[in-house]
Amino acid sequence: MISVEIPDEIKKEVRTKGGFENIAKSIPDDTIKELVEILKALADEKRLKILYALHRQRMCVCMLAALTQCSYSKCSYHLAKLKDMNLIKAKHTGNYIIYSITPYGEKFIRYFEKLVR
Amino acid sequence: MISVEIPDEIKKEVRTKGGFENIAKSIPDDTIKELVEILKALADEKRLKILYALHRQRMCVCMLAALTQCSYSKCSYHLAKLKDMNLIKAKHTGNYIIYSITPYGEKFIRYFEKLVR
DNA sequence: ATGATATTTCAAAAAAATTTGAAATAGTGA
DNA sequence: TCACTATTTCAAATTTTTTTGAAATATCAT
Repeated sequence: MISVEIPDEIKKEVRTKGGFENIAKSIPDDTIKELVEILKALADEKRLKILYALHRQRMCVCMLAALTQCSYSKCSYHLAKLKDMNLIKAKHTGNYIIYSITPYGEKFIRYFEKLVR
Repeated sequence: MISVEIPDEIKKEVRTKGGFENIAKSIPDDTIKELVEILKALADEKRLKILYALHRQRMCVCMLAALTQCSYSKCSYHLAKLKDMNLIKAKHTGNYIIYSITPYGEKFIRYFEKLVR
């Protein structure tokens, strides 16, 4: 039982919702952990740029490195993060590895369209 | 003009889209910068927990500190980040500062509902 | 096999974000 | 005014994330 000083104004509202404990219990901790993971993968300029690029066209690493002004190794680092979260996928073709966006990745692009004016 | 070695398979696809330069130009850099800012504010367990809590009920800092197991000063730090991005707002009431979620903050909660099964 | 190209991996260095705790601020009530 | 409570601010310490560059892999062409 958590007990904190609460202003009266709010005490009432909290009571109508079954009390503080009840509100606390209703917060979806597992969902939050899951969301944080995916949001962290997305919350980076290079990575979003890669995601947007792959939304337009599948590409090999050399293209993405050129596009983002990254070294190969830096690019790999970011690609791995996106891939780990299933936002993009890789396919070996001869000497190249061709990356493309996943349906899950596309889903985020669609959300983003709705967020920005 | 960026020139990179591109596998043939992809060279064709790129041509039908007006060339690599053209694809590069189509990437919305400003949108990406904006998105990264807001995603960074959201990509944290404590901050998401605060956002979810305020989605259920407006609260003063002492409640949020209890809920998130944060010291006041840590809590303030995270509240400031959310407030800076207009996800939550504050209202002084006597000794207390009562935080509540903004419509913009609610918008994200709604998106999140659609993301997790 | 050998050499060349494309890419990843790894460990160390650098940069960015978070945490800590003490001090500052601001409102309340006596 | 004084003491008290709620909260924020600040600088230093810690932790996490990103960057760097060298070395490792893997495929291809010879």
